[in-house]
Amino acid sequence: MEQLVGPEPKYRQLQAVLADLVASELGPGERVPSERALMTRFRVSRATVRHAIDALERDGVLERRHGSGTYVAERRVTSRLHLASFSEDMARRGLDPSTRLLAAARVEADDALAAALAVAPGGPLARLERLRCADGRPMAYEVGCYPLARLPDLLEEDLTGSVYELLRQRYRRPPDGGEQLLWAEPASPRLARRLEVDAGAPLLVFQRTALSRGEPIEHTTSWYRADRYRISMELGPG
Amino acid sequence: MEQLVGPEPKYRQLQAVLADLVASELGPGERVPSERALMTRFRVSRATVRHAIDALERDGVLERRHGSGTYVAERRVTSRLHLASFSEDMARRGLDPSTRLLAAARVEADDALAAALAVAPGGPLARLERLRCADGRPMAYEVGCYPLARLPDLLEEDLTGSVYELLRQRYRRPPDGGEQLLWAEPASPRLARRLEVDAGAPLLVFQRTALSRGEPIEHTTSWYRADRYRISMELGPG
DNA sequence: CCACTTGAGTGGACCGTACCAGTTATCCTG
DNA sequence: CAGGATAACTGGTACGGTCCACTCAAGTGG
Repeated sequence: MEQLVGPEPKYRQLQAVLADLVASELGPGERVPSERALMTRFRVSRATVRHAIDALERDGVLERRHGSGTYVAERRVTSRLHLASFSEDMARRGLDPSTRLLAAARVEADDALAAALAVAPGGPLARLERLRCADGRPMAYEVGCYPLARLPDLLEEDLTGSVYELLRQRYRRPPDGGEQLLWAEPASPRLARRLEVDAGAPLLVFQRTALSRGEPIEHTTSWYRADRYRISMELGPG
Repeated sequence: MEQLVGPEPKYRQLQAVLADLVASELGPGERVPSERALMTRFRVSRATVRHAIDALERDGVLERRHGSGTYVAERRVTSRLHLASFSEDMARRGLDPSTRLLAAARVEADDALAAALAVAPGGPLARLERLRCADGRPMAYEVGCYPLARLPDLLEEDLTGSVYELLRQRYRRPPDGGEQLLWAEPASPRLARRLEVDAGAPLLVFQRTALSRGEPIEHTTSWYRADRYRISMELGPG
C-alpha cells in the first residue's frame, strides 16, 4: 500500500504513477489494476482514481472498457502531429533550412506570457525574433519566448541554429509535448515585407506552447507563407 | 428550476443546456452561472455540474477562473482534430449548423479522384456541393465526392443533414480514420461571394479523405472562413 | 485619499456511499 | 458435453458532504 503525499494533488501523483507503470511494466493491451483495487492500494477515493484515469484516457494512454477493465491503449495516438523544430520539419520535406536572427533580448513576462509559460508575471524571458528560410527564400517569421528561469543563459548561446537542439543537448530539456493553435490571417504590410509577399496575402499562423517533462519551455507564434507551406495530418475517430 | 430527465445522463443534458446557453444568450467573456447556482437550479450534485463543465472546458467553449467564475471562452471557434462531421463539429461548441445543398450529381471519377477513393477510373461517384453555415452565417464551402459503388443510392437520400450520420445509420459505414491536408489560400471572387467575405480574404482549406474499415468513403475539399474558424491540436514527441 | 484587511463567493480537491450497466467466467441443468 | 442462468467482477453515473485556495469588492484604518 503506497502513500501519495506532497504539494501535488493526489490525482496528479496517481496519474504519474500509472503513466510510469505503463511506460516501464505494462505493454499495449495489458490490463491495469481496477479502480477499486487502486483506491485501496493508494488509500484514495474512487473519484480521485477516476480523475487520474480520465486524464490518461484523454491522452490516449489508457482505454476503458465498460464491464471489463481499463487497458493500456493499443495504438499510441493516431492524430498527433510531430513536435518538430523548423530545422527538422524542413529537412523532412527535403528543403535546406536557414535562420536569420532579427532580435534577441531579455524581456519581462506580461500576464499572458506568464500564464502560458507558467512563470511569475514579470519573470525573465528570452525573446527571439527570427526569419526562417528554406532554400534561401523566406518561409516563416517567428517570435518565440523562453523562460530563463528554466533555461539559464540562453541568450549567450548560438541562436541561429536549432533552439530545440540546444534545449535537448545543452539543457537536457527535450521538448516532448505541446499544444498548438492554427489559423489564417492576411499579411500585414510589415510581415509582407519581411516574408517577401504582397500585403494581404494569406499566412498560416501557428501559436505553439511546447512542454518538456510537463513544464512549458517555449511559447512561439509563427507566420508561414501559405503559398509555400501546407501540413498533413491523420485523423482519428470521434 | 429546470428538470433533467430521460435516458441521457444528466451531465450530458446539462452540457447541452449550457452549450445552448452559450450559443443563444451569452457572448465571449460573459460569466456563466456558478457551479453552486447550477446545482440548485437543475437539482443535481456539484460533481455532475463539474462533469458537464469539464467537457465544455476541454472543447474550448468555457473557461474556468479559480476564485472568480466560469466564463464563455474568448476564442473563436476552435476545432480539435477529431474526425467529426461539420454538424458535429459545430454542435460541439454550441453553434447551430445548417447546410444549403448547392448541387448534387452523379459524376465519373477522374484519375485523381479514382486514386483517392480507390475505385476504377470512370467509376460512379456522387458529387455534393454544399454551403455550410453556423448560426445562419456562412462558415465553409464544401465539395465532396463519395463512391456510389460502396454507398448505393446515396443521391436519393436527404443530403441537407449530416452525411456522416447517413454513412453510420443507413450504410453502416462509420468513418473511423482518415488523412487531411491543410493550407491557406486567398478567396477567389466566386468563393468570396458565396462565403460573404472580401475577395482575397484568407481561407483555410482542408482536403480530406475519410476511411471506414480501411476503405475510402469520402473525399472532400472545404474552404473555411479564416475569420470564423481556427483549429487546435496537440503535439506528440518527434 | 490610499493602502490594507476582511469576508463572501468562486472554483479545486477530496472523501464515502449507492446503485446501474456491461462483461465474463463459473456453475448448474438438460 | 453444450447451453443457459448466475454471480462476481468491471466501469458509469450520481448523490451527499468537507475543506482549501483564490478573487474581488466592500469596508476599515491610517
